[in-house]
Amino acid sequence: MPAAFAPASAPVPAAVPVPDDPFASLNAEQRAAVEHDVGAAAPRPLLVVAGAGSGKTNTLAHRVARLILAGADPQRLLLLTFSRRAANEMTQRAGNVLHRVLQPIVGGGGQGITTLPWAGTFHSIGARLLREFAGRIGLDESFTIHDRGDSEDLMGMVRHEIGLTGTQKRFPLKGTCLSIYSRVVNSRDPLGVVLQSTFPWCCEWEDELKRLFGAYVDAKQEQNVLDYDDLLLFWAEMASDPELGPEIGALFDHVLVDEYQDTNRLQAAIITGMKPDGQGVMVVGDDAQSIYSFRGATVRNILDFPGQFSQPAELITLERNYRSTQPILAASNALIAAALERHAKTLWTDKAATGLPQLVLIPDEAEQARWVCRRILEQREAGIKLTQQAVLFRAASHSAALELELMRRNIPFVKFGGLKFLEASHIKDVLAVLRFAQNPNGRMAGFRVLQLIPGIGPATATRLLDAVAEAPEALAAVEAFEVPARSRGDWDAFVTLYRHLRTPGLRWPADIELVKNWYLPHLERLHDDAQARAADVEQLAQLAGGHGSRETFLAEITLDPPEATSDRAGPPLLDEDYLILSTIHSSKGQEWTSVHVLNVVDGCIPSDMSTGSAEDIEEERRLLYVAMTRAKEHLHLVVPNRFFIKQQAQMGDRHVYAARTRFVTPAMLKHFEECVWLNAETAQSKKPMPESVRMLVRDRARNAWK
DNA sequence: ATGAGGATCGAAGAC
DNA sequence: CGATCCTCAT
Repeated sequence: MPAAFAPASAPVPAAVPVPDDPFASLNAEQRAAVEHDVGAAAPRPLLVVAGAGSGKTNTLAHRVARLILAGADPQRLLLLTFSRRAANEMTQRAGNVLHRVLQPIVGGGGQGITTLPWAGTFHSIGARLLREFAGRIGLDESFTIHDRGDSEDLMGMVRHEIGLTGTQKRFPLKGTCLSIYSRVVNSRDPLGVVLQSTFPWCCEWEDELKRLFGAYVDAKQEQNVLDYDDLLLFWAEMASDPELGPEIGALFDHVLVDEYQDTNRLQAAIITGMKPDGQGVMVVGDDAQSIYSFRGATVRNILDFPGQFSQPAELITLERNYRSTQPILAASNALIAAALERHAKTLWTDKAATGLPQLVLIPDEAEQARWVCRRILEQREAGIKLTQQAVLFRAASHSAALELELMRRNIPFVKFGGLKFLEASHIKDVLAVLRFAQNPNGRMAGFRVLQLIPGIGPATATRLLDAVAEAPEALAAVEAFEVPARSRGDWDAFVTLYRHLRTPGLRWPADIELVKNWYLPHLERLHDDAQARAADVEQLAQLAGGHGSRETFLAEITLDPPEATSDRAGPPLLDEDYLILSTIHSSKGQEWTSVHVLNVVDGCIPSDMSTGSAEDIEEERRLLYVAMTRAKEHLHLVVPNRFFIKQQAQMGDRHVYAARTRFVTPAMLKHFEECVWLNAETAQSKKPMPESVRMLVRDRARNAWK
């Protein structure tokens, strides 16, 4: 069957009828990437530098399809993407391409969509591999995975246990400790270097931190839990092992990595460990869109990729943009041209030019919210659906004023980024019960669950967990445990639940119903807003049905949590039209007809928290670039002149006069249409403005852009 | 075991 | 400024 498909570089033989050749839509560079060493016994490593909107996902999907057509085994394709959403999209698109190609030949098609069992995020694939190889590396396969919150709590507990809480000068908080630890693991830099470069105010604690991290690692191992970083770390360790490494590498004929610019050194080590010669490795990314250095991602990965392997990698650059109009691209290109180091490329398009992107000067944030709402409604009147419009911002909190205004005007919206499902305490409670049943040695889960029972506090919980750790079977230890008299009734109810959960048998997702019924009374007792929270618990129970077992449910809910809780302004009805609000980080890979970017001022972009080093500033520039390149037709950068600063003690004043972001230099202004907006009332009135106001407008217009 | 009061650190982005 | 963590009183 694969023989029917001549490489696209050669003309398709006339004898083979391909009515709808899906590869025909590719441009020359995309095609080169798709066809690169297809069918070769030893495909060379390939780096595709794909500019924003250049059809990156599409190209990857076509390559996957092409490889399968050429006889590659889908079970032996490793496809690593940045987010779960990207993974799903990739699988689906590749499936579509395959379907379209196969249909004319197989006739009628209809056979099951080819599944790609090894498509997912680094973390989720890591979890799967570790589960499979657990026995080989001395890991109990019933391990549970700590999310960020659990990890912080464990760090906090260990921090306390080894006596770092009573220090004269206060020791860094548990969250900070975990960030430092995580950074060390992901960047593979020594602790001293990380402290010096990223946490300079913690330098004095280097020795104590070292001790803390050692104890933290011990605690995780004793409890049979892994944190996010372990999923990568253990995988990297396996990959670099002389015996296991080749074995794991041999599981896959092709390794394809999306968003490579956002991988860190640990992830790069995984790739080179599995495929030291780079055979079958293809990575796709855009160094200009690297925005995750806070997670240890380094743009060096993509810049250095060509020389990583025992053979040089081929480099293909995709510069043709299919998303934005030329004026939007011109502005974006000008912005990124000032970046210090990059794979040079200039995006182009043959899309018809429309107006220039707008740079809108606004008096203050309140006015910004009003103006944005107005523009959005105008655009909707003009036929652009709300779902085709997005408002992007640097930090989740920046949209607060806008959210109020949207609610006041009854404009439906969905916000991405910000508060997370897993951070809600009632969700944590329910998951903790399941985790404690899955892995009784996981003390954080047990600790949380036990304290839900009235009359049981930290001391009693600790005694029980110690007993569980000593006992050969957790259930027996729980049943035999003596609790204070006042806890008796609640305790018995818990023991009954725990007995059910620890009894072997396939009862998923029925288990979660038991947990729910046990938990709801506690929820009532503990929270005033029990109703909204109960709805979240219900949603969790619904999600459970989509998973095959308690184990996979727990792993996947931790690695791929739902976006929002229902007590927030959650997703409106699905068929409704709604506006998209998103952090710039969460907007990655998305596109909209119209994009508004809020607070394009120094202090927000770049954030005044990241003005430390040149690298930080460069990343902020790329962040703005990512935001701008999301727009297909209309782009508005909004610059509030007066910017209210919360949380600023020493400055007596409540606001600062912010300057337009330094990234939009005077020389770049020619790429924008500059607008000045005083306030909604004056602008709406038909009367001519008094001379004094007009002067003010002109002065502002002149001065603000200097 | 629980809750109130007080000192201090840190502040965004997210698998 | 506010979340967090510690201490101390109930």
